[in-house]
Amino acid sequence: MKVTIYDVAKKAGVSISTVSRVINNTGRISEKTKKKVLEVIETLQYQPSVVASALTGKRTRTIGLIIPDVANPFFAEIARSVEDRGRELGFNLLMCNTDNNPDTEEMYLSLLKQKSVDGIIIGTTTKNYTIIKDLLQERFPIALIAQDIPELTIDVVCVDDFLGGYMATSHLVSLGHKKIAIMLGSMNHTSEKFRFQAYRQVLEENGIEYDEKLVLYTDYSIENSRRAALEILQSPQRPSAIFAHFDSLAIGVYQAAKELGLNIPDDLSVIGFDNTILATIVDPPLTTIAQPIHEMGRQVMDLLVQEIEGNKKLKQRVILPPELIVRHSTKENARS
Amino acid sequence: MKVTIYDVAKKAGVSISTVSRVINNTGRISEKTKKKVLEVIETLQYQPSVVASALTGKRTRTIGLIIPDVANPFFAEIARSVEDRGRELGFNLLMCNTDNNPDTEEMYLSLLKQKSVDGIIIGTTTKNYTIIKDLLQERFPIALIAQDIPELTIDVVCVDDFLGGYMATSHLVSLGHKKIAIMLGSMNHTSEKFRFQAYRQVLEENGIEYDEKLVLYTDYSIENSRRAALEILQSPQRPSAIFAHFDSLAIGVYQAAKELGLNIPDDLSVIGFDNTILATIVDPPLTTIAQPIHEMGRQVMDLLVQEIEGNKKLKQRVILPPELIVRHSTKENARS
DNA sequence: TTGAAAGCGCTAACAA
DNA sequence: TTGTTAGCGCTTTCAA
Repeated sequence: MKVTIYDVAKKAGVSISTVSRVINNTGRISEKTKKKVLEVIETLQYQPSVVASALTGKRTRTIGLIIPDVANPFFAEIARSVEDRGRELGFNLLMCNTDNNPDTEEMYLSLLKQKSVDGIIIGTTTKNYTIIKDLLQERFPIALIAQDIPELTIDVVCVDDFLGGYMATSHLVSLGHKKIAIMLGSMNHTSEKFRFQAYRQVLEENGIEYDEKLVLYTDYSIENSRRAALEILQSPQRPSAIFAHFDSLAIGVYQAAKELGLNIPDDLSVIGFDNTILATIVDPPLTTIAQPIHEMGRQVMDLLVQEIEGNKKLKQRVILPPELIVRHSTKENARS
Repeated sequence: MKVTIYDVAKKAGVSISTVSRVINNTGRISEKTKKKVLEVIETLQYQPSVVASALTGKRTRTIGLIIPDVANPFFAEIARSVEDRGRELGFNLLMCNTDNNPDTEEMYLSLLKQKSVDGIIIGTTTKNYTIIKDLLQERFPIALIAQDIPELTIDVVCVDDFLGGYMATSHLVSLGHKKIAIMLGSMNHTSEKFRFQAYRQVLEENGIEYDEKLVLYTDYSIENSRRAALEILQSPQRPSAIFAHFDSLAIGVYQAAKELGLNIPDDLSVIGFDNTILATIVDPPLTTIAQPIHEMGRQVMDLLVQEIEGNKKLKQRVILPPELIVRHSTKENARS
């Protein structure tokens, strides 16, 4: 049978509260009994049950992480960085993939509460505002990563998407590109809205007319971005550059370009967003806007844990700066 | 305050045991009271506490997943497939990244037990045999994925690594390659041992002399595989083909080849292993040995859950067949 | 078909 | 400094 606090108490010749005290390092205990208890714990290989202690109101030291899909390199890296910080702080991660399906998300939200997680980190482009509002209302620790819901007072850590979009578009414009297509995953994504706004603003600032034919919609799949790129690249308004909202979408553009015998960057400049591992291994290496993923993971975890420990009064938005990483997929516009 | 089973009982005018019964669908209850209780549960938004029920000996319906690194696409895909099956079966995943560090792994193993997970899936190249043996001894549900420990009687799901190595090497040999380098992550990995044995056997069967200078050791990083490839490709025994034990290592080979102005597949054939997303996005697309990742995730979860539910007497090894995916990184040996 | 009550392993008053 | 005891929210006999 599993060894419990009673076994330890009996063997050490003390009461269970004494054992509890030495485990949690609370109250005052004589060095002697403390040593004795520690010894017994050691020899009995006693491990306190988190379940039992959670039932008395203590933390489970477990946090739920809700993301669309870990198989997506961006979220895999997010998950990793969150977990790293969690480990440092003594928290485990319960991983939930939703594919951005609101029902799955709702299911998980409720399940995580049943499992008494101490807090939840959300990285999906959720539409379940109501549920989140309820959670917030009952002061359940919750934080957003890589996604913002401006209409909510909530802890969030994300990159400055407007600035990122601005950098990306400016980079292209500075290279002499005028026909710049922009490829979106979905307009529901707040981040994408900002990136798109920046795109438009840069065009305007540079006297380039906005052409909605150059706005490409896809889902988040490489396959669909390939298709969208294939189409626009064969159309009369063939762009000389494409700003893809995610590195993965840029990959689809690469594939389309290759199929059409177009050289990147000579015939077409491509810039991505995220700076995942994908950006470094494609050929040519992808110019992209880096999100400080590692830092983001660290910061959400910090924010959430502060919330959990209760030493935080105000919600805050942490907006981290993106960075333009110039590699070899962008070049001066040859047609200009 | 959180609504408990007592609140429901009181409001429904029944005892808590009755409520418990309708929740768990046990015992016989009159339709009438059942309906009444269900109603109250609904209006009160009651959600049973997993923590409390776990304390009485029921499952936590949580499983620990120990892997080296989710940021590695192979393990990300493994994690995803395991989670998918877990969701279907009503289990959540506690994600643990160890970087193959035995101490971290040991820490997690102990933590997971404290948290009363119902079982553990291990995907790391663990060296903690003793701990695993202990776990096995006390009949703790545990299963291995993508890795085998032949000396243990344990549930495992993995690909037929020998066959995979055989396919890879044969493919290269059939293309006329004689100087075939093999790139390993580490010889501690059981999978790699099998792949390596197969490599040697194919050479032997084809009368090709084994040259240990063609055995390249790296860690698992792209950077180091790049370096190793750079070296061998500039040495007198420059191979005409390289069998990389992981797709990621193949990427390093690509980078080295590019640096040296070598064309793949004209000047050098490269074959990988895993068939992760990486294989599809590099240029040229990578010929590789596919692991049936999705199926593997599904099967470990099934195995583990059977173990958990106790309707399984024998441990079993599920060895799934690999598949050769020929893309464009391998070609007939021009030098032959 | 239902209820009372013991107990799961632990924490935290409260007493001593 | 240490021990006793009452819960935490639930499941499960055992009785009724």
